[in-house]
Amino acid sequence: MSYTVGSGADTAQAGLEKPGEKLALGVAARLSRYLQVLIQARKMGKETISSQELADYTHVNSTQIRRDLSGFGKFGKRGVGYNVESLVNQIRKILHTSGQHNIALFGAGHLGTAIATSDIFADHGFRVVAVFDVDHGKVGERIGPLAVRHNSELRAVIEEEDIVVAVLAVPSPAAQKLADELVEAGVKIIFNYSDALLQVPPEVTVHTSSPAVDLLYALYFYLT
Amino acid sequence: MSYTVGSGADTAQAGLEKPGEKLALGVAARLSRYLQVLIQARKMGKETISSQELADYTHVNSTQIRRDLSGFGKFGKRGVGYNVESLVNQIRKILHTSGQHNIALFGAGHLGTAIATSDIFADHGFRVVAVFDVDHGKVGERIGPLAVRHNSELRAVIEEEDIVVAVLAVPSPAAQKLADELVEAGVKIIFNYSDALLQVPPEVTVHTSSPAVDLLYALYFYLT
DNA sequence: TAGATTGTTAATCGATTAACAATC
DNA sequence: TAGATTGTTAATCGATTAACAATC
Repeated sequence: MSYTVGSGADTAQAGLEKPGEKLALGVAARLSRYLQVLIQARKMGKETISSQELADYTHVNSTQIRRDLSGFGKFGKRGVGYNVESLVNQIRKILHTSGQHNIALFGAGHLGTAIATSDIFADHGFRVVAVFDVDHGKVGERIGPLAVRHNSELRAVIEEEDIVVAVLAVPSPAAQKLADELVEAGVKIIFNYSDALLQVPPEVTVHTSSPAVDLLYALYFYLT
Repeated sequence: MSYTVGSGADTAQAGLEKPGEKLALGVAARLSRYLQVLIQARKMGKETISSQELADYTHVNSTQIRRDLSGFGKFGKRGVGYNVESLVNQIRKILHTSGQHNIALFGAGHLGTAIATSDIFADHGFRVVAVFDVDHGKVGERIGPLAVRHNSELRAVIEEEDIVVAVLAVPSPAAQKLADELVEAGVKIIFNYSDALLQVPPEVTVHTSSPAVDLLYALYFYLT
């Protein structure tokens, strides 16, 4: 498994990442977490933020944060901190996620409804453009601005809307069959809220949400 | 910040972790992830599993997995793999999470209902023993086997049921005030499903769920 | 100026990986 | 036995941290 893939272009300025080169897994993960805090801080009207404040919220060491950021440019002001708005934009540029991304949501139950009506995805540039369910009784119901569609339409919608990301809020027993259909339709990233272990080809990424695992982990450090 | 805290007892056998010593953050996180896969594999009737299979599902290198496990004992059989059932028990022992843990859920909306009725927490030994809401209209409604209670009762219930973990499925603007009350009542771990940045004293751990961050991260590796 | 916080260095520690003997 | 997979070593790489000069 190779985590960093060189571009061959070895002309980067000292201290800057080589353009066209993939970030290390860890760096990309941390930048995403900084972004989450920054976006929320912006919502709360904060204009600047220090590496120490970011550290308090992300549990990443403040030196590590400054180091991660300084690899891409001098974004901060000594004695002041980082401008929230501009850091959001910088990180989005680094992560190539400045644009809007269309996502499809599967399952119009309680979880699906909660996801579709929250702004947790919207705040990060993800727009839920379609909600699907297999239950004909639910098809046609409105969830926010969207009407629930039947799974049989998934293929057409995914092609039409150029959807790369699917979010699965379906019961575990239904997840694998749905995942197969999604892979077939060209989806590349599956965000799985069920606890099913999904089998997909190597070019497709599955991320399984596992709140209980996170809790176990937090609990361990409380118990010891 | 100190991640490993020595116990002073330096009498461990070679190759085994010192008992009473905290695991490194990374090890604890990975063990939790192995556990998630193992529990799901057990559900599917799998009796043994190889480090390679675990690697496929967790995206952790198979050597790393064998190494993590062999630090605590020889759990595997060469040529065969690991017994799923016994590995579940071993990891639970290592993580000190063999018992049942009571958790309180706040917010009886779509998300709260989804959480309360799923078995994602139950499978890992967490039992939702109370659901709270501030809406008097919802108080008394049944969600699964539980009746929704009003937030004003939280203090009494938390003490009575010995609750250390609270799960927040409430709107962001309400989260901080609720967190303050929970801290006051003695809760030590807050699992936050809102996107609010919660301020808590150092002895309390906040884990904020952030699916969009995970998606951003996955998307980065798709885009590059 | 005085205080605060960045950007950067250097040193250490843990994670990652390939390789392979041991052994089921 | 033959095949598979663990347990373990050794080598490398990235993460983490303290410390501090630079500078806003």
